[in-house]
Amino acid sequence: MRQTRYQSIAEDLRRSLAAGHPPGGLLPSESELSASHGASRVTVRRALELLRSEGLVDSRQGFGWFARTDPVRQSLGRLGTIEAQLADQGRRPERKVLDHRVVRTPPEVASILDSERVLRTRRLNLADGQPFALVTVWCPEALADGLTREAVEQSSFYDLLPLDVAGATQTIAAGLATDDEAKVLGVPAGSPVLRCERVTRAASDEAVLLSHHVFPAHLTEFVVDLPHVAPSMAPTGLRLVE
Amino acid sequence: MRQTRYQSIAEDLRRSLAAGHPPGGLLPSESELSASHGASRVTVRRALELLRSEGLVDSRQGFGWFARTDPVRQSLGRLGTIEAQLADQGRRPERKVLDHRVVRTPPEVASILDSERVLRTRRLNLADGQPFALVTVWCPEALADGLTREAVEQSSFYDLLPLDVAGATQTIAAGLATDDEAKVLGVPAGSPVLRCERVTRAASDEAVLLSHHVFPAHLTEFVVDLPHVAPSMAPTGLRLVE
DNA sequence: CAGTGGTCTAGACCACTGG
DNA sequence: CAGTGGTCTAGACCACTGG
Repeated sequence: MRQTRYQSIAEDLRRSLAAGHPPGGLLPSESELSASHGASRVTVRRALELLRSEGLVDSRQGFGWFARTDPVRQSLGRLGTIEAQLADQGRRPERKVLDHRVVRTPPEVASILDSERVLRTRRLNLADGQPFALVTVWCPEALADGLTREAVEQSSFYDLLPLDVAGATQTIAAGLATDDEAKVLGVPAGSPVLRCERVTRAASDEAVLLSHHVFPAHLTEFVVDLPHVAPSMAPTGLRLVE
Repeated sequence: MRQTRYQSIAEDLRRSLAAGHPPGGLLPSESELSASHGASRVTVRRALELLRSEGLVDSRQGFGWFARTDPVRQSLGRLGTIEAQLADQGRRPERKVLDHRVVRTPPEVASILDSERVLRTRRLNLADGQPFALVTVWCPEALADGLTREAVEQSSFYDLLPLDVAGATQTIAAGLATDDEAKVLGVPAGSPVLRCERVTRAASDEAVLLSHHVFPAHLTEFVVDLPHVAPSMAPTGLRLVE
């Protein structure tokens, strides 16, 4: 997709922010940005709104736009991928494939992925050699062409799929490690774990991946940012099951 | 805050969508909406973009805007509050206040709420008499004026606070129920639980509430929607702790 | 092809901040 | 007060969908 005017202005501003240009300080006014970028004020605003949605800047009417330094937002938008977090801590990420084969689609997977046969990969994620996640991924056979055992050990599924992934829905629950899970994760059997089920969609909204993730509770937590919240007796996103 | 043009158009459209007017079908074109609402196309678009961000509608270039019926999004945007879910199931929500008093701010709370003294409320949430959440809420004394024991048993904190809440950040982890928690929740001691810590912010971005929530694992799960995902070896929002 | 949404412009009025 | 962001208008051109 061709870059639009407001996207390239947003990129310019992102770079200038990353360079620490106004460290927690004011940005040029919309009129000035409009003049300096040779774009209308509306287009400049659109770029700024984009950066606001990314948590990079914020504004106050009658005052101006300023760079965000708020640690609260920092944790989520800036949280980034696990790889980025590990890199920040100087730790080494590693993937170990435990199983990798095409199988007939099990019924519980068939309700989500539209394919008779699926590639099923079981993989262990480690940080400095310590396992922190046991992952099972199901992928429709039609999309599994480049997904060799070596490829999925090196790269993420998202990078290997022959299409762009758009969004995902993940369910987060608590449970106890099974004997099998405990063994590969190196924790006592019956330890508490976080369980995540994720459905990944393509731009067409079709489900292209299903994955299950098991995390030792003492090593992991999820962080969710909610730009808007509604009055309720329980946190946003909670669902009662059964 | 006065209602803006695009907000009132969005409300009109929301009502018309709720009435099932175009059931999964096309909305009038932007030009038609512009004419029928007596607003410029830009303003109509702004209303539509708002609804899109709420997951109610979507668009395809050259085709039009249409109501979303996608079950995937259904689960999250449509998930709504716990109260709405319980009402859908014909179950009765109930709050029971276990403790309610002003205390000196504990250090771990002081790092988040800027107040010397805080109102601390311990509350049990039930569905048809069955407990599904044990909640502790801390609120700065300056904001606790209308928060009587009776009020917090009837209403949510968000409805009682003398200001508008903007967003929140929640952390989701797994653990085991303590003896005390197990007793009030009516589960065996050492059962797996979900633990949620939530920091609620006002429009000014100031933290106005801190809350801890404990949920029996067999009754509850969290659902998170991610409109965009990045390639990674672990799900979005996961953080390694310690 | 006519009609749609996606982007963009040059203007306008307003409420609000700070001095 | 002059300057700021928030909202809104009436136009324009384009890429795209469907028939």
